[in-house]
Amino acid sequence: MVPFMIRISRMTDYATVLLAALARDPEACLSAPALAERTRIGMPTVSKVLKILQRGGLVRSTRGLHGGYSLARPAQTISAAAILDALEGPVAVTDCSAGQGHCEIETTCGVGQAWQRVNLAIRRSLYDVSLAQLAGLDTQNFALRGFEQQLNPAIGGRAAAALRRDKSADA
Amino acid sequence: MVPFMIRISRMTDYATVLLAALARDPEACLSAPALAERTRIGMPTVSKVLKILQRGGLVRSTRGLHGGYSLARPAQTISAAAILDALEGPVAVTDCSAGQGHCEIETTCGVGQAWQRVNLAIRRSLYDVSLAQLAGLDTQNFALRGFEQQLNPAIGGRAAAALRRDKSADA
DNA sequence: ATAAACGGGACCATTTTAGTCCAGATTAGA
DNA sequence: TCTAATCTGGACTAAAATGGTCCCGTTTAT
Ligand code: FES
Ligand code: FES
Repeated sequence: MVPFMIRISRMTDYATVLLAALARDPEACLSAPALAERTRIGMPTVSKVLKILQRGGLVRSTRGLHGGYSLARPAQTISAAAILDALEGPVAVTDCSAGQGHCEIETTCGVGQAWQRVNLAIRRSLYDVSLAQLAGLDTQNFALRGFEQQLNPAIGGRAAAALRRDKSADA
Repeated sequence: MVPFMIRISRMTDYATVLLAALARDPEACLSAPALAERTRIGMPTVSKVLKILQRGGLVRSTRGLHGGYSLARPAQTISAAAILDALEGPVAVTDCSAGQGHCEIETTCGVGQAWQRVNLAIRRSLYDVSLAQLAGLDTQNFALRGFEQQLNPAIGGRAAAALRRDKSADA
């Protein structure tokens, strides 16, 4: 049963597809237009996402004629967490929290602590998935074995769409 | 370092605060206005959230004069996942996925699988946190021990705000 | 020089989210 | 029976986030 969980933004999904494309072709230096064609994602958008990934240090860019992008490091060493961080940014950090303890309400508050625990757990699992796995290059992901596929991905759906588009869209 | 992760919606945060208030006072049947006062959250909003929680089966409601809300089951048996599900709803389920396999692109797709793994891990950790812990009643959450508080909660921040408001707002 | 790329933003349209409000149904108690 | 206090459902508006596009400047191989 149950549906989803984390709601990945579309941009992040695109990022995954783009990174996967790059991972599939290390050494190469692919330009934004080239990637746009391969992934069937709108060229301006591709450009935007790549810029973000560059700032995040996940891809290396070469400027000038014949410029382009390539992974900054091996796909095995790029974690899902890193991708999320680059795209989703240092969001949240709403109100209190902030790490330091300027919360005068310790009485009722164990809240932050508990959420932190969740947060940490999520984070850890995110570190355990590499781009290589996301790209389907590393086939060492039979972690799902044994768990009947009762649940829907929800996440990664858009990526799938882009990939699908890649195949069909030619007419 | 690093910032956040899951971006909890404000409504979900309110839900946590409200549920925590109810958990702190089982047996009681608190009305929406009463809860609004205790939590310092806007009354209409409180009402709205409670309605959602009711539909989600997390709280039981009594109508009519002297009506109100109370937890549907013990705080120890309500997981963070349940709260998220009730509020965030059966979202996502974008495009492909859907559980069944109508994805013709098995070539490049190991994507879904990897994301599912992440999704599953998150889900599991969410199941491991009870409302009792979130409310700070169950003090068995020293899971964070040993992890220097390098990271910010981000999650739960809003809840803290509401609680804080509770204390300060009187002027 | 020139053409093809990247880089940084501004910008707008659309969608999502928050929050308010109102009209109907329910029920304890006078 | 009548009333007042509640919950229930949904419509509605305002504000914010998101997705996408465009433009202009810089870089660099040829
Ligand atoms: S595209 Fe749907 S699971 Fe791979
Ligand atoms: S209110 Fe900030 S950690 Fe509790």
